Amino acid sequence: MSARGGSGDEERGVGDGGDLLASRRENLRELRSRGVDPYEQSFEVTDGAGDVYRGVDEMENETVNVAGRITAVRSHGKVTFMDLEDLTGSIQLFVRQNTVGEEDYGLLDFVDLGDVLGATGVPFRTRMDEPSIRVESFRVLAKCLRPLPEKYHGLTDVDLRYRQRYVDLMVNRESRDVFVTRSRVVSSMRRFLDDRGFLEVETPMMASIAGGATAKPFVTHHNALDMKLYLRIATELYLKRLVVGGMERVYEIGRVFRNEGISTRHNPEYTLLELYQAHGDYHSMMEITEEMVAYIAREVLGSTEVPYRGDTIDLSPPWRRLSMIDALGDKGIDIRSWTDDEAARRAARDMGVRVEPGIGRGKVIDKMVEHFILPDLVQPTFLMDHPVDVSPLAKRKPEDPEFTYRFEPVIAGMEIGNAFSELNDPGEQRRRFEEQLAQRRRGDEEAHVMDEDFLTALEYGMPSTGGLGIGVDRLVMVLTDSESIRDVILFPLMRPRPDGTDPE
RNA sequence: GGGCCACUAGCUCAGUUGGCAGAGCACCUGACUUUUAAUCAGGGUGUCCUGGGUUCGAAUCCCCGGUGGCCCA
Repeated sequence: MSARGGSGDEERGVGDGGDLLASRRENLRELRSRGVDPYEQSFEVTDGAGDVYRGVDEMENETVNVAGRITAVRSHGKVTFMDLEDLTGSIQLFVRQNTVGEEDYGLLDFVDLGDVLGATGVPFRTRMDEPSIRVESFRVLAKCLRPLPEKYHGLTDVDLRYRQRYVDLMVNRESRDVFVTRSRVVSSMRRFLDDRGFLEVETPMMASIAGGATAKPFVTHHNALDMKLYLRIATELYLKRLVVGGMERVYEIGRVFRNEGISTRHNPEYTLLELYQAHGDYHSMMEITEEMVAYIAREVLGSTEVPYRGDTIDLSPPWRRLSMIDALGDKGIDIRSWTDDEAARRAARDMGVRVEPGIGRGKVIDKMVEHFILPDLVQPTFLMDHPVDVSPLAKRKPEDPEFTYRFEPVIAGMEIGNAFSELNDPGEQRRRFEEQLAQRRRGDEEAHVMDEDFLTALEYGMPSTGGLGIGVDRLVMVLTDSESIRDVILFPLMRPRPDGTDPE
């Protein structure tokens, strides 16, 4: 009886195979009826499958224990070849009836593709020179009750790959490699910062004010305090409080949450590195950015030249410095000729850039850069000197007070971060917040909110400080040649399945 | 939010002009003691995304809806 035609309460997903499920359950029963526990307590692993594969010629007199998933079976009657795969790689198992005995050999009839096996044996090379293990005994460590995706093409349906990441990881080695790389990138990032005297800290994820960025927050509720709370959109304002408190070099790597649309470059929750360095400025942040990214690339990938979607990106410092005004000027756009907000909006519309009515000159400049400049910046570039009205937390340039000491590192046309010389004048910070509130009243839901406690902190005196944020997901995209942010997030946000049978 | 595209077996995909639902892998039965996308002989396992409509007849044409992708905003 098929699962679909049967009780109807089977979860849908990869491996919902009707009779394929029944056959695997039957094999489970057969194993149990022969006294085999297919869910063993533990298994002592001595070597990785890939390590045995690579070291086979030095291990020919050893007995090894390997454990992993069976990805292929080639049965030849009284001898059977199987491929066993773990995180280190894969190795061929050579099982002969004469060696393991008739009874155990018979158990192979009830071993399915995808089962987790533990095998004990001696490494050797077959006649075809294939590194293998001559199996002396094996145990079923976990039964796989669902059929695996096809061995050659793997699982390519992106929807299923994201929803059932465990299957994706099982059958698509490239996917596994991406997440191994991601893990190494983050630990390399920590190493780089720790070596430079930065302290890693943790600040609230939930607070009554979501500040530090212009974005819409998620809202939640604390029952005992009967209090509205927001999920953080940045760590900035807390980290700067710590600088005020004398923690001169701090960083946090953590999730932030922005209640926005989803795209190949946006996931509602993503991982952000923010760091603050007292007595620094945006120049020192540029240096730390290019050095850190190059360090990570060298450490994790062994090179500062990385392929990305057909281009080769050279991450070695120094990166190009490009001011927004110059960038637009190179395209024949003279922002100095825009005498007021209306002139700016008109100029944008004349060039085919749609801008909402009422937005200011600074936002228009931001939009124009995004539209005309960003896509062309494949090689690492610091796009710098943003308009003050889109940079409420950055210090003004004294010689050009409509602009700020701010930059965004851009790679492959993507903003991978945001940094500035932090505004530390509490009076001006208050005026900036008030301007943001005015924008909010005009309908901009993303405008910054007032944070009185942060202003109080600044009144105690914050030294000049350089601050930097790096979108870890986007950096990982660049370092793994990934086209979509969802390819570097293990469990990206998905709509629930309409029929309520989401396999998660 | 708008436009375009996709959704068919467990997986990867064909399916012509509207005329009996297909292939490879997986799976099942059998053979095989050095194979490796093993091979050989046999077997099709299906809510053609859901629901309507047109039609003698719909995977195919039309409409509502769902999920995903790409582009634009």
